[in-house]
Amino acid sequence: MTVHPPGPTDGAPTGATDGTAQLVGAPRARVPEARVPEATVARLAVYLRVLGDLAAAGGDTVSSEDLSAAAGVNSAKLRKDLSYIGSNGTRGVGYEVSRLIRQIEQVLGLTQRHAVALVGVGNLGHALAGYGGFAGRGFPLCALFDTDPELVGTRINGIEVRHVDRVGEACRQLGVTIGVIATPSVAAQAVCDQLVAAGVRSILNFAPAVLQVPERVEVRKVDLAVELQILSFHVARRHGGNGSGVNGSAVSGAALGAVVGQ
Amino acid sequence: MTVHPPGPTDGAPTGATDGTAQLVGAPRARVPEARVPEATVARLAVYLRVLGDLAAAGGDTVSSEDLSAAAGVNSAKLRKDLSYIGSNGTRGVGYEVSRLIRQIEQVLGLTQRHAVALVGVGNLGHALAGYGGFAGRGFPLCALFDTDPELVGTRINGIEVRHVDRVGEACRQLGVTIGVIATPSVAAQAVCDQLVAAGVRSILNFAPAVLQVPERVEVRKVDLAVELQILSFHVARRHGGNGSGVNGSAVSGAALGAVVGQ
DNA sequence: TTCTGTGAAACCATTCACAGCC
DNA sequence: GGCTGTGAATGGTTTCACAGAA
Repeated sequence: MTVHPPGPTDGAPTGATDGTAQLVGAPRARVPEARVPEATVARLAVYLRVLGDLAAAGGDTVSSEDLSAAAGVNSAKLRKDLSYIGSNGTRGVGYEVSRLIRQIEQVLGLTQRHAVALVGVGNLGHALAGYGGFAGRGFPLCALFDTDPELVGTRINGIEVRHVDRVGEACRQLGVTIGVIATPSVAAQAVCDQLVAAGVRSILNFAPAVLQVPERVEVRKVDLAVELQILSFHVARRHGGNGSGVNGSAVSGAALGAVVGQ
Repeated sequence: MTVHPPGPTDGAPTGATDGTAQLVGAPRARVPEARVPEATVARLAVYLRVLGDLAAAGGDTVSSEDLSAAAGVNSAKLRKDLSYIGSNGTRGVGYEVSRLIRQIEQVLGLTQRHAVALVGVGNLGHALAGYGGFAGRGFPLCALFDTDPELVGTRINGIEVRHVDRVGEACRQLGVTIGVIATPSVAAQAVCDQLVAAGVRSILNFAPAVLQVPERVEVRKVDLAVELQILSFHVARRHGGNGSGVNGSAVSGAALGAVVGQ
């Protein structure tokens, strides 16, 4: 999957910490740090990609109108989103592309490196491991784990696959901050517990299971079945009462243990 | 019981909105059909999986407290969600598992078959094609497409890979209602246009690109980079001002060329 | 008594519309 | 004139708290 662009850059060690705001006469970049709404955070990542494309195309400045169109939102929303991270535009002109990129990277914490560990090198996990986007976007994949003896010891993209029992030890050693779970759903909770015990505070979960975690840990879920079912809802609603397509064969009753592609 | 509320997730907003809602129909189940909020739809899919597990375990009835804990939400939210699809519980007792499953499937449109076409059989696409979850959950994958001559003509999981030029023709023929895009991002918009022209009304997009579609088409996006960046934001926020872990090495400079992992 | 169903309140997010700067 | 930044209005979602059925 993925992609490209923007590159993080960055640089300036912005003076001091981040996290909190300190205003006062500062270095060059002012970090207003207020409270960025969750919904806005998700869109900032999208703006960042679009800005990367613009920068690559040689764009210098961009208006909220153009940027929002490229990002698939309306301009008022974009302006409001950007206002949460400080006033970065020039009235009558627009936003300076490179400055905005730096600002968003700063807010998203992309000026820091985040080591990523992936557990479950099956069907999907293998595809993710082969995906170049991790490293290219500042998220170096630094460890792979599985239980399959056939896999343990092999290398994918130059990274050795270790046995899952080593998760805790390895994550601590490598300073992993983000864990990715791509195991069958039955194993997900156990793996999650190990990651949490190893100090991982953020988890991206591809297994179709609800993970129970302490509240300091942030979990995001990517669930193919859920996405398809949401689309199904809209198909049913849109085509209204008609049976547009074909048949209406019922699905199996209770679905159960779904297994991540592995 | 009790469990913590994990914190997570949330669906991606995605473009188009809707318009109306109405349905008529009257098979056996009573379909109250009011207006089911978008956020609720996403959770119904989760409840459905949990209910499947319960049914498999022989559960007969379940309380909102237990079901909500297993689904990772609080009980008031669960009850409100279920109230949107009709009153299906018994006060003082709980919900009848099998009845609730039927009811949710009904609302999500899962009593109808949805043929799925997948475009882009690269790294990720291949993994998705090999994933059994499609068919097992009522979404038979019925067509695969790619441009690579090495792939066209081969079979994956018994399904022939066709050339992408045939998308329109094949989708119409097979009655495809859901299209999945797993191509490099540069190709995504063109593929999307072809799917839309073929009458596909719902698209699941794994390519990191913003698709422009007519508003009758529903698009949902799954973007690994965006997910990681959101997690990055939380890592930065949580660990606050501290430099907790390690380094803060900046990432590479401006990147460009986009290439999906394929 | 237990547990659902639901108004009402609180909260968050989006959109509007315009003041203010270029 | 063009375009950003933002209060105010609107709309959607979550939480509260309790009436009422079993």
